Amino acid sequence: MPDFPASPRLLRVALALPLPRLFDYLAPDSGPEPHPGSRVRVPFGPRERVGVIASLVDSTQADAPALKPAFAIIDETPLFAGELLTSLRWLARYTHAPLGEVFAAALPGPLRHGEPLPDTHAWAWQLTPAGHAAVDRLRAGRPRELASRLQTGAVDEDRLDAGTSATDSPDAAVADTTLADWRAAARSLAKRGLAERIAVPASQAAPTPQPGPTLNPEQQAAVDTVLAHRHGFAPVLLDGVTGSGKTEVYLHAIGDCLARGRQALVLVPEIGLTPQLLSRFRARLGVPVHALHSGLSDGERARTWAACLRGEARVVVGTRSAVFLPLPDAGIIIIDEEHDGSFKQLDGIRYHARDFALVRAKALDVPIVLGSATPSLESLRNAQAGRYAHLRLGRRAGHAQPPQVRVLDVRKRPLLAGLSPELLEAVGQALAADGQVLVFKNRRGYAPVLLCHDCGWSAQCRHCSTPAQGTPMTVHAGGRRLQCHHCGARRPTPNACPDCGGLALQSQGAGTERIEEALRERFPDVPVLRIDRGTTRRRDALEQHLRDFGDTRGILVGTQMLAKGHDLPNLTLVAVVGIDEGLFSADFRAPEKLAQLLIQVAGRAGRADKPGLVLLQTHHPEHPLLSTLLSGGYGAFAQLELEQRGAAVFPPFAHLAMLRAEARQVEPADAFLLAARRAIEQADRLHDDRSSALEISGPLPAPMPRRAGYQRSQLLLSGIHRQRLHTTLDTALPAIHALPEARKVRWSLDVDPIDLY
DNA sequence: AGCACGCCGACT
DNA sequence: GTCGGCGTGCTC
Repeated sequence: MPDFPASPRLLRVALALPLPRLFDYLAPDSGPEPHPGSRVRVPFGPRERVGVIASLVDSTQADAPALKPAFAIIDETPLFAGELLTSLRWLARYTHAPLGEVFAAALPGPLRHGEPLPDTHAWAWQLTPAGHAAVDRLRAGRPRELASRLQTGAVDEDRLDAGTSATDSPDAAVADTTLADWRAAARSLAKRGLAERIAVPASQAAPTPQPGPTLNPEQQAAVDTVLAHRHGFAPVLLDGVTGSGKTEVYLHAIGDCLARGRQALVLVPEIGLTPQLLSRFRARLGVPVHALHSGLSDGERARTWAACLRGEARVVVGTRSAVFLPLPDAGIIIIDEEHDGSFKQLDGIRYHARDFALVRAKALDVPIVLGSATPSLESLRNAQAGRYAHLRLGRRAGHAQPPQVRVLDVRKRPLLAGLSPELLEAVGQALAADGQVLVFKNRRGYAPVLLCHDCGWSAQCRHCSTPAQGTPMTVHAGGRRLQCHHCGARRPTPNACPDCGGLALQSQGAGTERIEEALRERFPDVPVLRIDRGTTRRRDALEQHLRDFGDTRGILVGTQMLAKGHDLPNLTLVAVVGIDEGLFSADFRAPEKLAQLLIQVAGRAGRADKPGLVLLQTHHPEHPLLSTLLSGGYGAFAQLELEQRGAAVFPPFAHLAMLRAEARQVEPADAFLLAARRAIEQADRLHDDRSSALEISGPLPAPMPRRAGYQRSQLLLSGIHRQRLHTTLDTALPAIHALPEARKVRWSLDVDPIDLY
């Protein structure tokens, strides 16, 4: 080999910009060694930015002539390495998002902005000498109880959180009552100079798990299956009815993972990460349990990230974004309520945390448990196709009787804020018996469809509907026009019902505010509490509201948020309104979401000694979704719905991508999507196989504007083969980026969209 | 995404 | 005569 001088190494840097390319820099000549996955500070135009090294290349591979030198490599060892780096690269390709934006989404704010990896020492409390002297003189109360706990030495905060310690009695009930709200007690002691907070090395103590209830045979079988597959990638669908004890299965699997010295990641929906859940995990597992959710400060998120990277965090329970945590010693991943829509990010990088978790579990070669009482059709299909193990928990662990479910025919009934006389009558009866009532309004946010109050007729597209499956038309132009979201057909809104001639065509039910108002008028002497996004923004506000509400008679009015959450033991009646929007939505996922919701809210009614009643108010009492759900349960419904999805070639039997555009006027949005459509068609024609060509529909208006004054349009791509969808997009996207029409709109691509409207 | 440059209206 | 509107173009 001739002895050429080594060509300088160049850094190919991913920056958090909406640009589908990387930027090359000369490596700095001092500081840490550059590695892929390390952060780097670089000059960018007139300013400085923090990027992540995507790769190191030889100068001969760089095309730009004048490269700037990077300012500095930030990390001594890379933040993204091994499996996480590989998985994030996969995610960027899969979502067709710039790698730099994916890296940015995976990092907590401080790390994204170049802050050093924070210290991850734990905190403990100990008595000061003055404190030791004063313990016996303290007044009885929380501070004194805490002080006596500290007499034998410093105690880690996470031990205090768990309510137990190595020296503690295993009686969790005692620990719970004595150490509730220890932080306030600690502050009180600190103020008087009796106790102090000290930094201690991250706890490496062996787990001190507490025993749980004995598993029933179904739970034991589920645990055995997970443990049998613990040495490699194994997806397990844990299909268990509400109250069947899925969490016990998780706890056993995690316990085993901890005993092997591995890390466990638990993903829960936004609404599922409650203090109760955390304290149960902490008490049972006997190790610190890290929580990651949107309520934490940037600093706390960065510390948890660092603790995971260093392998110090053994168990993390987190919402969607926790799927990005580094797991150098991963042992298991668990997705609780895997069907939940909050796992899908709706803006920025539009990833699905459940799906990305599956990719990570595969790359990490660890088992992954998907738990739900109402599994997504995607996961059920995977289980039926043999790709997932399918475990069922059918037995309720508790003793609550299943509620009685009745369908209320609301056709032609005079309505008060959408509530029928029969429904109001039942509310009155439940209140008279000192019970609590939940009036549940199926979520708003469906595209409005037209419905006849007299006979239940709904507007269907004449071109797209078949006898087996109708395609609803949605209401546009302030109610004056109907439009099909499949073929784009339009027609004026009829004045009278084409079926019965009635004049009671309506496009939407009443909102929760109207319902609340009507119930207050009708039942002036009982409390009426409305819970929705408007009244209950913060996570813990829900719990607080429900505590204030207590268990005396009263009415709760709400949406989605009330489907889960705090136990309401005195809830004897659940009345669901607005389900027709779900039965006749133009969104093909609406029936699935509705069925999941009905199962969930129904599970809230009744208790051991007071069986609950669930009323479903509808214009279609004979609808197959309702009858199948009532007679055969969710499993039967899901089977039927999967057949429908197959017949209509919808997911999971097809793969979708949605191109959305938004502008002040419709014209530029449509012009962009039309140009994009031509680019996509052209790219798709490069494939030889005509039979698996993409189906494209649109541009069509999105019925629900997200921002006032903005018009949204969309283009839906559908393909039988996922790979075809991706290669066509790979070819078309550079052209779409370069379209002159693109500069006049805000546009985005969503692979595997959940909400089509 | 930022942040420049750049060419046309209402103000001290 | 300037301050500033946001169109369009670039960032290794």
